[in-house]
Amino acid sequence: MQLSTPTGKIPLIAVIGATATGKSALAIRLAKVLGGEIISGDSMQVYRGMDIGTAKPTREERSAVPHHLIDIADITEAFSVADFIEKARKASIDITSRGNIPVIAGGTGLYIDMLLSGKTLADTKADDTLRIELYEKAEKEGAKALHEYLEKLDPVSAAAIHPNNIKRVVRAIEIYLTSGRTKTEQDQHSRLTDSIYDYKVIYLDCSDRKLLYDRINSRVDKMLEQGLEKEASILYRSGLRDTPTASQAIGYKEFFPYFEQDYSLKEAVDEIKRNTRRYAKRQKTYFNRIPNAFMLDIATESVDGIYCKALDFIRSEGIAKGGA
RNA sequence: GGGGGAAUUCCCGAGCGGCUAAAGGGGGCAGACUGUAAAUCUGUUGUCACUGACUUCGGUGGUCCGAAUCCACCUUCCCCCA
Repeated sequence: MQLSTPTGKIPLIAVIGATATGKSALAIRLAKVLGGEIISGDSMQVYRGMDIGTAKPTREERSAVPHHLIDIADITEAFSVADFIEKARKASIDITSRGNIPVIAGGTGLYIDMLLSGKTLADTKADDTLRIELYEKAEKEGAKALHEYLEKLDPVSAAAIHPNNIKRVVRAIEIYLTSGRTKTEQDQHSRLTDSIYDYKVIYLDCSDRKLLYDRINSRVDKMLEQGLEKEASILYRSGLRDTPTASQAIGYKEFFPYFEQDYSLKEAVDEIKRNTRRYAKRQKTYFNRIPNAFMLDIATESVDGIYCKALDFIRSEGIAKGGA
């Protein structure tokens, strides 16, 4: 049986929220009753071996409900939004063809935003050689000089990107130099495509910042008990430090100076907690812009209450197996 | 018991007579985000009736046109000699 919504689009549920808000658990519960399969919307859970630190769903959880986009890459591989969109799209089509509902669960705002909104990415991949050149230019002549260069090529992007944000300036220049089209033109073009999904978003928010931070802190402590240091150590020895994407993961990179005896274990742990807290704040900021999200507050609602409300919301919106 | 040093805004820490509501860092708060996104970057952080006014630099009292900065005493803390 082929599922579809009245609009003929692929039905999809997204459970979003900052780290440690319980979105994975909720997504699993919803998927179980609704007949869904989970697509991880997380930039770091794609990597094999990064289990404890990325709070990957357990084996039991994964056997209870099928999960996708987890453990699909080696830490040495680069992974980007483009990879995510392509794989998530494919997974969602597969899931639907099986008569199940795709449930996205994840905290990577950009990935989820790009997927849901249906923006297409032009064919301009990363050009490492060019990037190195541009970074060198920034190093030698300063970030402002690089920004001025972008200003000549694509004034609109230049105006939108802060000169200090070298990473973005480099990418904008790279787009123009490799494709002949400005980033501005490309962004406009990518907005033309309509989303292939009829999606409903459940946003797990936490109105009490202190509570969120407490949850984060204790979750990090729990990860430590589960052997995070050992996991990080193994990955470190297999070269995590020099990997293009995986090396950025919180919960691992903070151990590097400790392994190299530049600071204590306590400092490493404090860094992990701090980085996670800051990350959660950035996630909140990002999720705030996702339109039409059904917001549920973990500070004022019980886990079961949230589950019931989320379920009601989905049913009332007509996304459920057999509905259409 | 004697000698020396220090107390600064949420924290650490500069300042050492006017240019100082007070560098810098941390933390907090807010924001941006189209191929590195758990990344990268920005703004803000004494109070208010906020292009100006008011209250701050352990306490009290002085010196001075003017003090976080100088003096006296007090309180607390640190170090050295006993």
